[in-house]
Amino acid sequence: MTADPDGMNPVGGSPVDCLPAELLANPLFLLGRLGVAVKARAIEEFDRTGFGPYHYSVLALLEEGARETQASVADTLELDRGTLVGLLDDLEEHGLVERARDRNDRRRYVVGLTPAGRRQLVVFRAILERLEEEFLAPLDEADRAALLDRLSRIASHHDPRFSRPRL
Amino acid sequence: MTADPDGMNPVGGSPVDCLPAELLANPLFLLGRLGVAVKARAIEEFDRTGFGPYHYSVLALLEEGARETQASVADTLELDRGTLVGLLDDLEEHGLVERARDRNDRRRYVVGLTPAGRRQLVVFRAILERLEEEFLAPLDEADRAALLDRLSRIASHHDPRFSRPRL
DNA sequence: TATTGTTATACTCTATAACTATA
DNA sequence: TATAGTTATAGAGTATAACAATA
Repeated sequence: MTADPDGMNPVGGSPVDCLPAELLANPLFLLGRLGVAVKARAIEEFDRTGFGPYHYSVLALLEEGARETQASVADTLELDRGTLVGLLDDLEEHGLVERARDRNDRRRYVVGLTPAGRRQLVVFRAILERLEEEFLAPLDEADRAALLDRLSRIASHHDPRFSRPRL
Repeated sequence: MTADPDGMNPVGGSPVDCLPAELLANPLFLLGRLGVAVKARAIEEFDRTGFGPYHYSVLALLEEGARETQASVADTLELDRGTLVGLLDDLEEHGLVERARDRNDRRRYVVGLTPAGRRQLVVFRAILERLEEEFLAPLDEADRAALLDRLSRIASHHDPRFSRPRL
């Protein structure tokens, strides 16, 4: 199971089982690896609530801007409209959101948060805080702000919807 | 198609179609989003070569530490051993790597880079450089170093194999 | 019996596109 | 005809586990 059982590594060779320095020095490689890792961890954590990160993001969006139609929610979150149906079904089933027909256009549904939905949002936020503490443990507040700043600039450069509204 | 066709948004409401500020201020959310985005872009770019990012990482690993056995390559790269078989099949088929039986343990294969493999590595690196330029465009050199530093510290905190060997 | 490499299988996630009801 | 929501299908990517050869 050890990497060099017969001690035949070349003298001065790279540390056992370490990833290539070429990869470790590549910000894109780290970004990709860490990105999928956080996603996996988040799914894992949310799983115990019976929901997933997408359920949370839907609730978070609904809390900010009310009177959302399904299409706008899906587009904003870059979710497939078909996928969103399933998410809303889950949420509605647990009384966290409500769908109401739009009287002006009976094709549309107007989706809104319920009080239970707001309470669930608090639970989700607590999960995320714990997860952030775990994942960003080696970074102090200044580091986290610096990281967020760079990530935010990258994201908003490729997609204006990621621009943070100035306070 | 527009988000507010009837102009009924509350006064002072959040910008149209913008993601919730709660999400935009969350480093984990951005990390996850950007991470899957880079991965997707990388796959897309590598696709034109007939290979994928994993083929590249295998070649990069083989160039650094020679005489690798398949199990060690898979473990180091955190790849499924079954998946690695397919990757090596592809690479060997194009003459980029060679598999040779280990005489001391005939269950094992010793995998090594061929000259063609080294040349392909140059091509892959060029693709990655372009991709980094595109993806990290809004960041100057200092920003990129700062980003790499934080990502590197996070990664090595959770997995020692991500520690960069001191020069 | 345990391990290396291989192959086959199953499962998850997501993207595509057909379908309905309204407009 | 076009659009909102729904449903069903198919595909990629990945994980699980059975398998043959060797130790």
